[in-house]
Amino acid sequence: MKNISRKTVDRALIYIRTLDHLIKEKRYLVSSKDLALITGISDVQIRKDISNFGKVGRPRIGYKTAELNKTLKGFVLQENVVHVALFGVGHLGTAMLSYPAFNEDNIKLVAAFEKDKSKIGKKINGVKVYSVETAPKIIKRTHADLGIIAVPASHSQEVADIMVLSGLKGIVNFAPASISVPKSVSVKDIDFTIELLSLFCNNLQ
Amino acid sequence: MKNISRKTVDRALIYIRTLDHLIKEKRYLVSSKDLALITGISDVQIRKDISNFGKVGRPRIGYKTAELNKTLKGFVLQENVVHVALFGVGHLGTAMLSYPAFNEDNIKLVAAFEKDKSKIGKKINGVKVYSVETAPKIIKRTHADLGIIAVPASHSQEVADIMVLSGLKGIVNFAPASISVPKSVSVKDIDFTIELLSLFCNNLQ
DNA sequence: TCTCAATCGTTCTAAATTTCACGATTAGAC
DNA sequence: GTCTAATCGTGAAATTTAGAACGATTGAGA
Repeated sequence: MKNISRKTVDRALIYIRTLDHLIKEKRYLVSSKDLALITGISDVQIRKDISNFGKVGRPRIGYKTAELNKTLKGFVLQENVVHVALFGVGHLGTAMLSYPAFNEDNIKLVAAFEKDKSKIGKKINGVKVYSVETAPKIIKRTHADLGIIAVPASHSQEVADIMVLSGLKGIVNFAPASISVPKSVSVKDIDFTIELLSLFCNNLQ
Repeated sequence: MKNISRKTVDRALIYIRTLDHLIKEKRYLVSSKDLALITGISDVQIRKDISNFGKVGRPRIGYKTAELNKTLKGFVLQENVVHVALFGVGHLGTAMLSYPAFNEDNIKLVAAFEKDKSKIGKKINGVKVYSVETAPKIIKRTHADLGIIAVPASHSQEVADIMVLSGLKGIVNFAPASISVPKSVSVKDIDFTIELLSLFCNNLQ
């Protein structure tokens, strides 16, 4: 099997999202040019990405939406449902618990953890809120794969340590601070401030 | 002046965030190796990035935190305060309005827009909620530079069109759908589902 | 049947980015 | 004052990524 680059996988996830949408609209065929118009990714890039997963297109016709979607999902998702644990049930954490798209996709929030005792024991959108101390036990029981840090930056490292200890293999970190984790754990940082400033600095001046 | 790449600018924002933190801790000196340990970016990369902005380090010593911070900010932020308009005051939008880091940084949420009439006219965390129809007028009056899409995917294109019409030059799009905008407007997509699946696909299998 | 236009898939080229290697500089120890 | 170890800054090599060019394939229409 080919070695498929991280960027290709990331774009494949965009193609899958787009195809899901097209299929819902009863669209049966789509060309790389169509996908380029929708996604903003060049048609050449799209064809090259797709060719990593086999020859599923037909010249003059394009791709069958359902077939392409199935092929892409077969490679990148493999029917997996990703189990995710959430740390921090403040405004952002609550927004994640209420995020409607997770239900349609291959993502399941299996547990939430919080320091504030008044929130512990409650259920939000079907997800139970536990004390942070119980995280290792609960995470093993629920087979969580990934974790989300939605606590203040002042506690993000502390929470990251617990996540690593609990055996999580990937972390989405919303706290505006770098965290240190072993190489075996991968981290994706999303700092709202930096995202906005990056847009501003890179394009407006 | 040198042509500084987008990736360098993005990393510079991480250095600035880190330096802000170190300065708050009364740390006066930092080496590229120290910064590498904290941020996870290689020390060579850090030195090369910084060298874009001049020779501010001293061999054997490292960088003065305050001086380096000032230099970096001078290049990438230039004392600007970025004015941001928010579209959608649901769970995620409310989380953005309550996001504490914006106040410390160079970001000011100047207005929020919402369809739901029961929310219009209220003030959340000092930010007034307006009807979406009034966006062009309010955005011009408040001199907003960037916008945030925090509405459901079903309405994201509609909202994006209004943002473009209102003169916003950059958009952070949290809706899980691609939006089409003129080339002059830059877009940063943040799809929580894709972020999680990307972590999972790229590292766990 | 033949031609044509659209589209895929692939190879080669170019650009961007990171990593490596190493010289230059400096503070401190002796 | 000299040596040493740490650190910066930079030019070159290597890697990754995107882009361009182009042949191959296919369905439709004359």
